[in-house]
Amino acid sequence: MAPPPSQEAERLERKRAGRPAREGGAEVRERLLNAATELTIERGFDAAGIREIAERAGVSSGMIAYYFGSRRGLYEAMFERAIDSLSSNLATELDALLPGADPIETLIRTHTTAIATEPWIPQLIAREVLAREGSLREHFKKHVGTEPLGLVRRAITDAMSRGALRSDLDPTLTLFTLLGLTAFPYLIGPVLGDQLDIELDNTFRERLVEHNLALIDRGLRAREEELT
Amino acid sequence: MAPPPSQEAERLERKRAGRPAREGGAEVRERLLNAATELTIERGFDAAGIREIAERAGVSSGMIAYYFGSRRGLYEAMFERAIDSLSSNLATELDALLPGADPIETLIRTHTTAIATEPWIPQLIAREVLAREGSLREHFKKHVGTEPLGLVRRAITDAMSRGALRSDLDPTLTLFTLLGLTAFPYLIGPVLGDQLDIELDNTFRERLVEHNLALIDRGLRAREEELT
DNA sequence: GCATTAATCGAACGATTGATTAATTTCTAC
DNA sequence: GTAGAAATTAATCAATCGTTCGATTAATGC
Repeated sequence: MAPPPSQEAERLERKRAGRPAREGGAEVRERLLNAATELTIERGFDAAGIREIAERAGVSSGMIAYYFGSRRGLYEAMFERAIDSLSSNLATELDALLPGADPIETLIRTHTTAIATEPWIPQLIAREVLAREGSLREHFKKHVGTEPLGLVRRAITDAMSRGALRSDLDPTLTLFTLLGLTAFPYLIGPVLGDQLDIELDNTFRERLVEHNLALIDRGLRAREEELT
Repeated sequence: MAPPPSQEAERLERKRAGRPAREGGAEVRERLLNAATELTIERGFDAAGIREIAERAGVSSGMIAYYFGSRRGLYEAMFERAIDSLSSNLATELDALLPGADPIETLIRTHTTAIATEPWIPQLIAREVLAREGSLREHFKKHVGTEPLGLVRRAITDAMSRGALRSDLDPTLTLFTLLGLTAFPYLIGPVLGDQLDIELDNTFRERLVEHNLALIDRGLRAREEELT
């Protein structure tokens, strides 16, 4: 029997583009993960059916079960890939901040940079972690809440005991402060950006870092002795 | 024909509880809104079908179309009720803060209180506004992003021109700061609360307010001249 | 070159979804 | 008390969902 027309068209398309007729597994797997990630950013994973995901990946819907067992399996794999990327970025940067340099400034700088590098991740986290319970939240707690955040927390208490940070503040609330100052603008930015004339580009990142450092240094209050 | 057993049971149940057999419209409407709100907090509106919502409200699924036209109509009505509640709380508190008292302190205090009063609303906003585009985001922008947030923004610029706030800071970034400091803990709290020994109760709200005021007053840095 | 395995497709299936509707019951007004 | 409006149910509809699976093709081992 002749191959069905759509399949034949795809075969020719692949030949034309110089791609092999079979990708060899890992390639299709990755394309599915990318398609799922894109659609999740655009409209949420819930709103993306396996047919749409597969179509965007350029394969048939059956591939999802083949590579991930189920739609849910693809969902978890996609999410974990994103979280692990963020987490490892944070971890390596935190490892490197130990010697010499001002820990708080480096903290603000690296944390903001890690977020700004892939600004869609906070939105993904908002959707899948902040907004609902479930296994994804558990994965987040395990891979972000313990190691990287534990390091940040220790850096805070260290800085307090070494006199670099005010020791009369609660370390946990200070951790919330640092996270909120760096992450929250990337959550609210896409919503209110238009009205406030804000674009989450590199310029914004620089301004945010400087603003946060100024805030941490001296607070928000006007001071007589500091007015120039 | 005799009424089906489930219907008969419900009728008797209502008699037992002293409720009338018919609620008279507004009551059922409200019960549906409450059920939808509960389920949205628990697992997201997407995950709740009309049958489940109706069951929790103690009515049949047809009531959703009867009172709200469609599932989507119920969704929007529920969301708008929550947003309007938060929004009007904020607006009235902001109206009352104008005379005399320190505007920033009042801002921090009232904003934190408004959130802490119904701590599930930030989660709802995270799910339905921060995490996805759509008409709900538009509603939020219109009813929270303009009026109440505009007031806050004006309060900030006023405070700057009157010398109560440092005028070298960007007003928009300062707005993000104030929002992040007060709202973010209520987003991340339910996720990392266990690990950090945090409970989002009234005690926490008090501590958060004091912490934020101290931060705004003097920053996070230790200062020689201020150590007692 | 032949047999085996891996990769891929697309149709079919059963479950579930939101919407609709006919029928029924209660309430209200006269 | 009876007619009609309002409220409510339960059954049903078409659409869509994720999963499963047999068929088919390409690659690999011998």
